[in-house]
Amino acid sequence: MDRLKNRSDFLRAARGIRRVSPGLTLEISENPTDGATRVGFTASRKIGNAVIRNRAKRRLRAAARVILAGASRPGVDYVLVARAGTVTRPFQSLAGDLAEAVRLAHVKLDQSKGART
RNA sequence: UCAGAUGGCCGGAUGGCCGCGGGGUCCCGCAAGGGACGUCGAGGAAAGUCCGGGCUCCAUGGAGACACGGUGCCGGUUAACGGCCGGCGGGGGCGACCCCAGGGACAGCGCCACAGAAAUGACACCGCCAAAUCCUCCGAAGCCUCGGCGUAGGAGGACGGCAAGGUUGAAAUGGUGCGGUAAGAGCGCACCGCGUCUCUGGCAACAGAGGCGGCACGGCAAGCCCCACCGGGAGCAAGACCAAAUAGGGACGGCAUCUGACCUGUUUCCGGGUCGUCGUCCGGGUCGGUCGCGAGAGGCGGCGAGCAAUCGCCGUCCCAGAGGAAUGGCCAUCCUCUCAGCAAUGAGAGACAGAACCCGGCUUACAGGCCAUCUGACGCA
RNA sequence: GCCGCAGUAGCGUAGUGGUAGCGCAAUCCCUUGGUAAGGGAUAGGUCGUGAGUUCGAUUCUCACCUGCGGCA
Repeated sequence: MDRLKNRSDFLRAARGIRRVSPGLTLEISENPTDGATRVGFTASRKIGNAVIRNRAKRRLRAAARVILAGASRPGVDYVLVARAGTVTRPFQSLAGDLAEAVRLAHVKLDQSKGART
């Protein structure tokens, strides 16, 4: 699974579908690659200092490794944005937040595609 | 035992499962790449960017001057420093000890609000004062035209002497005491302070002693300034190398040169070249890649020199290094703290904070703890 | 990585070594039948924080905090 690095990729995901849960904010969008699944992680200065931001990204990475391995779709970018609760939330709840957000986002992605066609 | 002072150190520990980044070895593969094993993988401040260096590029003939910026008791230490160590002076504390931008105010300029007589040329206000002189008034004696005049004397004032006392203020022209005087005054004397000279101790800052002066010299330089010393600029996105696509440049060769344009052989004829196009190659340079990039003013231990900062020698170790960026997630046991509880125990929490070229300092943030030395008080012997 | 600027009343801003003003806003009064406008009066300031220099600091010096900006 590739990692998102460019600013333009993050901006495209931010314009896509967004689900907010206590542990994180999930943004997804279809990417122009042929079938690659990509993940990006973001933590803004609003979360805290550098230690807090790094820790939040690590927990999101750990959760993504557990959840996204079985639930992701090809050709979709997933951006996981850290929130204030990302660091303090128990890991099982954080993983549950991610799984639920991915499921709901997929549903909405299908609806928007169905409405377009 | 309690209360303190100083210096140094630590910055939770161990294990299991699943993962991440960089080297290494081996295996598979033509290669790209993939796999296995093993190893290393955040800090005392990695932070702020306040100083100093290394390194790299740019500039520069040498030296100096000016400007600007910085530093500022003395000595030492260092690659260097505005750091550190030791000492001196001043201030604080019963003490251990702590704090100080701590050169120059006769080089010059400037400022000192309000108050106060006066804030650096001021001898001026209130005030104090003997004699002499002058003026006004009173006036024994005396004179007289009985209204007055007027000596001695008295009162007041002027001139003069003085700066002790007074109030204000952050700061007031040395302080205290004795003598002295009309009143006073360093006017004289003693002690203290100040200035200056000599001697002694010290590398020096400075300290001590003695003599002299007779007080003259207010404060502010983190106001301008003067003096001494230091400083070329930029920063790893520095810089070096490799090097796509596209556009444009150059060289060589092939084709075309019908009509044209320009250059050229003096002109015409006849030629040559360029403008066209294709191929190969070259150079610059962008995206990108590689290096710079960690064996160092290095860590640890020992011995030695030095009061110390620090230095020398010997032994030993190799100790993060990247791509927008790895060092994590979960669990268990122990440790520390908080809360509840008589207790067993239960619940919760684990400070400040994340390398990005490197190093020496400074500053700032920080739960909790450890060690050493010293001081004061109390108690016991 | 390097380098600047700013912080003053609720808001926007002056200011300078000697107890900080101005405009808008706020409160009260007048004016009007009533409102607005207008007029008058009043209150409101740790001068970002902490040290230092000075008799005295919003001002000068140092350290820190916050915000904004510039260059590569």
